[in-house]
Amino acid sequence: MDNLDRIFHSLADGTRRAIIAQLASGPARVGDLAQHHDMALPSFLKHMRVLESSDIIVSRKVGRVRMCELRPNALVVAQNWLERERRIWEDRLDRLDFLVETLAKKETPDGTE
Amino acid sequence: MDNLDRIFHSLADGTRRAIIAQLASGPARVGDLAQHHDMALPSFLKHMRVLESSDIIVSRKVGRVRMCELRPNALVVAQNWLERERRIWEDRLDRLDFLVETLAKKETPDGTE
DNA sequence: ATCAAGGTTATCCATATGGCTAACTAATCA
DNA sequence: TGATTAGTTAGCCATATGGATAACCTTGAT
Repeated sequence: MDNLDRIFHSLADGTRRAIIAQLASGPARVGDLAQHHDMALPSFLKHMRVLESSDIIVSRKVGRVRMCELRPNALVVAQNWLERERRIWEDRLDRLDFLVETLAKKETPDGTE
Repeated sequence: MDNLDRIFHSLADGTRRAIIAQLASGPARVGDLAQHHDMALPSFLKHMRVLESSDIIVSRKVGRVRMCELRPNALVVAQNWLERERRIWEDRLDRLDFLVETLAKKETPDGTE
């Protein structure tokens, strides 16, 4: 699977977006994160693994506890893709506007608008 | 399904991102879009329907041809979500930096750094 | 040495996804 | 009126996803 595939797929789920939001305010333990989600721990851990596989979060084990942290770089990659496409679209609209304007001036070359 | 779920899910596939990229340069017919993708037309149409269901594209039929157009607003919604989370994360880091700086000054109150 | 806490692994299940082919409809063209 | 073009619908299939439970393994506390 493509890298962007994994990133966007991670984001396409409310539970995972909530985890990201939780981690945006600072690192946390798996258990603390899980408390806010109404599902069995193994199900929750699957979401964590999805987020890790797309490098949106990292985690390391400290004793029997696992600490998790956001790595916003993956989010930036996603933003960049969106920004690029949006810009192509908008530049095109700008050129269209310019074209329309130019044509309008040609139709009224005396400048009476 | 949530709205953001649908948008991000749409983006989580290379074929669909390619369609978005194609449409960023301007509206196009289904057939023209499909030509660049190595899959059967019905499979391709499924991707189009996914994109439409998340309001990333719109289409209307003109005669026997279907014209498709990008609607970048959905992309902006996605960008906004990403931007918000990233900002929360970065504001937090800034506050941490400030804290560290403040503590450092307290340790060297004579200003010798 | 035992027991509890905090995850983790292994399965299992229903539904969704992404691909296919075959058969169909509706608009143009000759 | 036919034949062709451009989609569309209806099914089929393999794999992925998101949920569950039960059993297990470490680590920390007593």
